[in-house]
Amino acid sequence: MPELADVEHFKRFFSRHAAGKRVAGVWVDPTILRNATPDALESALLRRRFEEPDRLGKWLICPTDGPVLLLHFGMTGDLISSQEGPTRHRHDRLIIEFVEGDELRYRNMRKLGGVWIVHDEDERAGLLQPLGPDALSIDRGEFLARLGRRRGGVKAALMDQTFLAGIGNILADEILWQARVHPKTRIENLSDQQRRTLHTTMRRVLRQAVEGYDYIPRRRSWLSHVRGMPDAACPRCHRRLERTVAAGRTTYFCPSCQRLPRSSSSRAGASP
DNA sequence: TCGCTTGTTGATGG
DNA sequence: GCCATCAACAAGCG
Repeated sequence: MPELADVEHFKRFFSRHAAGKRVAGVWVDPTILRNATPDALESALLRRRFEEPDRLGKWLICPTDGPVLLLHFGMTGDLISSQEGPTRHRHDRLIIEFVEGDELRYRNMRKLGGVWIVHDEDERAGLLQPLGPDALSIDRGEFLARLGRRRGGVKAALMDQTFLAGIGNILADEILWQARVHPKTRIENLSDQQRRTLHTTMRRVLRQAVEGYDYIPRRRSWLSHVRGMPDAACPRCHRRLERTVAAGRTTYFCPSCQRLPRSSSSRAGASP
């Protein structure tokens, strides 16, 4: 689940269910806790009050009136409140009990991602420093400037968290499909018009994706809605979607709407 | 048993 | 140094 849009939802969820509450107890699976022992996490959080959360890319930043809790959701992470789901689950890796009586659970089936606790700005910057600007808020000028400094596959760039923070495999396919750019297009072969379209489309897709919870069932005209279904057709032109590998990940695209520029398809990377 | 999965990292090779 | 690919991490599903 978790890409930028999902983590934005977690941010609102955390704000609703944890911000302003005081920690009464902590349980954590030691294998998901990346930079502390369970005892250290507990003493860092106990009696602390959570403040409003923040998000950078796919990271959820949860400050307290003391240290800051950082959550990364990997591929299968989720947040659950006891107010909505009364029973605990075997994949709950972190449970925070509040003096108010309810509890927040960080659930993660596969243990990609994890939990960090940081005590100062340096420690926090050390973890988040490598990230590029957040994909939801980057303006056109900076986007074009960064793109201008980069070569290689366009999908790899969109998903590179040091280039832009927040876009994963599904959103990258969605943005490229809506922008009508073939995922294997090399950045150096993108026209100025395509570069601007890419930014405009990314902005629109991300804004619409964060409007509510789980955009995939709501956005029926999107690629994401049919992505991965057998014999899926392009929601725009109804040609059969194709599947390939780009940037090391399974990639769906429409061979009719998303054409590879000639210079990319025939002699990509070759010398003149 | 194998292949596949919305993420990240490190090794390797061109 | 830059970029692409692949294995590993981990757990579940078909």
